[in-house]
Amino acid sequence: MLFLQSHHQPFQYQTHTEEQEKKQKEKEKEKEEEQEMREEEDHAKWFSRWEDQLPSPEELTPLTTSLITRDLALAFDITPNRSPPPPSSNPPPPPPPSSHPNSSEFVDSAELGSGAGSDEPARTLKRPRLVWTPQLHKRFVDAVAHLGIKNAVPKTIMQLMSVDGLTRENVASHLQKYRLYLKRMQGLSSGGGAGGGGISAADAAADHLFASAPVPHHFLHRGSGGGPPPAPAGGVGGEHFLPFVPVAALQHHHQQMAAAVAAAHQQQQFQRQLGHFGSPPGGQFDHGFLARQQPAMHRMVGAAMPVSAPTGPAYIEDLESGGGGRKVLTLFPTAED
DNA sequence: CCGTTAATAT
DNA sequence: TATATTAACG
Repeated sequence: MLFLQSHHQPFQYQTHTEEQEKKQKEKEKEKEEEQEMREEEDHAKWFSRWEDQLPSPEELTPLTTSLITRDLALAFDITPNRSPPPPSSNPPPPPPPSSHPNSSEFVDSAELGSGAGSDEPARTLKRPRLVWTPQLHKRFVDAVAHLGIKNAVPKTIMQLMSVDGLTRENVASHLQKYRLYLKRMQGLSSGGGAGGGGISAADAAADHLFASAPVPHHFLHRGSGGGPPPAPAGGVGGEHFLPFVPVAALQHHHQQMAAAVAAAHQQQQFQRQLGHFGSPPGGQFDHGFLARQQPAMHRMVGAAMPVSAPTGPAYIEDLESGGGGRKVLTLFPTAED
């Protein structure tokens, strides 16, 4: 859905055939959906007021020239995307943007200021529909995998993912679907293939998104019997143990992870600024969605920092301990699998 | 408030 | 139709 839904008035592409010169009865009041209107406005609002900036008719006449910034043009012409994440690797046709080295620096954050509450629009307004690209989903899965079913709850997952702009709701929703997917999977795989045959394959086909990411089979079932996770900590009296485990360090598996999570839980209140959507500074990420940088957790509570050098970006490389073991899950913007 | 689950919108 | 978002519930 684009910002400009051709809802009512503005421009409705009328497939008017000549013969049909339909006389439009404006008298007709189609108030089928009135309320939608205002909602629409809301939607558009958050993103930007580019509408306002629209070059006056005269200006835009010569569209041949590069009068308009590419961003703008892009917005107009292509406009297939909102802000989030266009799959960077999978789909070959990446946004054309970078044709000129010129690459103006202007971080598109220019502002929707348009006047009013420009301060922190993102916080209050509706954000664009989030699309779960395979990459994003991969991150999600990795997070869940590393968290273990126990801690795999929206908030935690979200935090671990460290994806800017991601809301708890987003994750929750996705998690919902994901769980369902897993369920189906295990159900089918064990139940016996009724019907026709292709099981996982078919499923995979159906839930293509999920299929794209390696589904750590382990947490297919598991409620509580295993008893993996008794407190690792050394006798700290109290609930939580390790204050903080640098993300860089939480490389392998659950236990440490749990600690990290616990720590995270403490200082959960991160900054949630979702700044530039249009142009990522690094250019690393296509649309700067996956960009969110690690909130430098500065002074964390506690003292003992077991491992050292937290400084780097958060990498989580994990070697699947399972049999073949040639799985390398990386949590960061590595290429992809 | 958080996590789930169901309903609704796009 | 599929998928994301929003509402309701415990």
